[in-house]
Amino acid sequence: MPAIADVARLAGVSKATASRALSGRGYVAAETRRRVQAAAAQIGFIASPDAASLVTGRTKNVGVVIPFVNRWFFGEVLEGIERALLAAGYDLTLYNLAPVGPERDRVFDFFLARKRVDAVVAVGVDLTDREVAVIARREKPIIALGGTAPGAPRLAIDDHAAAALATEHLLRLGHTRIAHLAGAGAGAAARSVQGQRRAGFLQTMSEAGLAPRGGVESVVVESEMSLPGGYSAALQLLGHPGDRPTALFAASDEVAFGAMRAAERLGIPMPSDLSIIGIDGHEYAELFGLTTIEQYPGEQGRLAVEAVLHLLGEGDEADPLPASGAPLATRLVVRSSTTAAPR
Amino acid sequence: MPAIADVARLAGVSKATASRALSGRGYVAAETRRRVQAAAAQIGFIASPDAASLVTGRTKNVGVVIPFVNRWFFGEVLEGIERALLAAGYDLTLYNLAPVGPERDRVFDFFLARKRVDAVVAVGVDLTDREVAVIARREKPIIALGGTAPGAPRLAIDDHAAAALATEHLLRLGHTRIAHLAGAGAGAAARSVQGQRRAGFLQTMSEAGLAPRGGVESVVVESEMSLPGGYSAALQLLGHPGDRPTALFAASDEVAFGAMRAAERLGIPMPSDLSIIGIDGHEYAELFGLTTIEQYPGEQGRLAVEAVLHLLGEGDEADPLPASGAPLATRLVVRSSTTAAPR
DNA sequence: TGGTCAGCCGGAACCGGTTCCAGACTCCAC
DNA sequence: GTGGAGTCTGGAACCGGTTCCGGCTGACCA
Repeated sequence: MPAIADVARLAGVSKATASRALSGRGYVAAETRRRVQAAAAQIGFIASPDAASLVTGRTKNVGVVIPFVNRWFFGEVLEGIERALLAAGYDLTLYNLAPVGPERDRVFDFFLARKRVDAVVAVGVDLTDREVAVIARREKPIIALGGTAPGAPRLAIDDHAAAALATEHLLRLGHTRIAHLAGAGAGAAARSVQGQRRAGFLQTMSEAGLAPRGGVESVVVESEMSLPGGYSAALQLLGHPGDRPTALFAASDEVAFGAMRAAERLGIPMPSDLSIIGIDGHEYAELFGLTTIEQYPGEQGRLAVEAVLHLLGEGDEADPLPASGAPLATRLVVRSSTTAAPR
Repeated sequence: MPAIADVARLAGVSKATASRALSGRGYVAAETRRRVQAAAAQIGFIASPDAASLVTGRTKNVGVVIPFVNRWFFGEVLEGIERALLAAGYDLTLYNLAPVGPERDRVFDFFLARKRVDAVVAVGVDLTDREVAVIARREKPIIALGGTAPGAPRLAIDDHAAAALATEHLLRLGHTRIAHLAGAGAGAAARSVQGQRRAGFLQTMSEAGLAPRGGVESVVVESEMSLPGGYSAALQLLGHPGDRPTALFAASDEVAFGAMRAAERLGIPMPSDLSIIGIDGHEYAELFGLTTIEQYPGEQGRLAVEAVLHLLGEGDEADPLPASGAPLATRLVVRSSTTAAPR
């Protein structure tokens, strides 16, 4: 493997000049630069990022911690992040993190504590103070996308508002018996995505004078944030023909798909007897006619990278942190899965 | 950030001894090792992998190139790979690669040509000779999972046999008018996954004396390997009530789901008038009652990592390359989407 | 008693870049 | 002519580890 010393020798200059010529930092005569570049190309020299990062402290590599790659939302985010990082010449090191477990500690205490990444993007995880501290001690910026990281910049949609919007859509259609398929843990973790969506739903219902009789349990069922999760939760919820809701607000489109499947199996005609709305704007939503609150995870990933690069001092220092503070975009898209309440 | 020199000073030994004590290579007295480890723990020393890899040439990092992360198969593979690498103390650098495009050259010529990864796992891509050469020149092993890489070890199911198995299942049920929803490009790239499945289907049909009248086009329709892809391909295929097939072999479960959706929309009763079989063993297959040829992508990812680690000389050198040569496991799982042909 | 050798440790070189610093040279202003 | 700023270059230090090599010790054996 050719090293920079070989390039320097071939071009008849010192290592220092060769380095300057190739990196573009410092004074180098145009003609010298040309000669060095030609020499590098001739022997196929490619700089070792390890050697460079050893002295500069920059690795040109960002870590992404993400709980799933196979849920639609997370997959899209990951693709968006990857595309943006690649374009900026950065590598992406993936840490696929089960929400809780021994591996999680290992990732933070071993993998992320080393100096292998310049920054961390945490997608859909709620980081503990300790975890944030591990990374902050290394003076590496963190960006939270979706989840939360105490003290770190956060990019997210307004989940509370999105849930309110979905609920209002059903209310406007005349529904009064509306149930919510909440993400698992929504009741426990108030600040989580699931918790916010649940809270947005409950508040909107109660503002409409539709506070649940018989407790919250009667209209909120928790489900895994997946299609099978939605399926079994919906089966449970719709199993009793007597007091069946006329509309369902699912915490994600995948949950909504599961609910649609369950309703189908139970022989409940849709949307005449049951309206369903989700959140996400899933790739399949159009095909299944699902009304949903769209969000744009690929774009969100891109924005997260933009923010990270900004914190790393790439690009124009003067620019403000992009999209800081303001919640990310959402949009209500009405399709055939929701209709006026039956009389 | 504490360096190893700080640890050495605190423990009252030389850098060399500190390094030996912490890495476990070479002679170090038990008592000395204990002292060094205590010193390291006390000041929170964590070795910089960059510095180590600079001299050892090993990065403890493997690159994964993968065309999608958001198709079920690929997501599962990625999770399997990540889990296994993490357990072995390796990092995973992700290169999400559009099947073709300028980014692809950039990944190979810039990112992978550097010395940042010890090995490459190529999932579901067909690498060109040139691309393999770029990596081989750096003496880094490549493992192909699913796709192909000329000259590199390959892990894959026998796609031809899997397709034959699926087709035979339909034949045994008495179907004679069977169509195949092939993956895009199946006709062009014979060695690709889609091509092999298509070939397995055609050969089995022809061996059963069911060579297509009116050309292959009459019974093979190409579709994107996704749910919407299967949907539109199936709409096209099932649109003419006259000569409609009684059974469909879809190149993947996601395609099959799309076809099921299309049949539903067209009002074709399933499975009485239309049997559908897929390939994959998708997470949702059970819920939708889809008969399929299961494969185990998570496990496949694990096996790929095992092979990579073997090539890198980790673990027992003596062991043979795991699962080399033999095709990976598949299994026919019969559910409600396939039934006897209507008379 | 002397020699061999395993165990243990430290000095120094080294990996492959980047950057500091000093020196040389040019150009221009005073 | 002198001074200074600006441009260009090379030597050497440096980043943070690993490893080679040689020296020292003590046990064991002839």
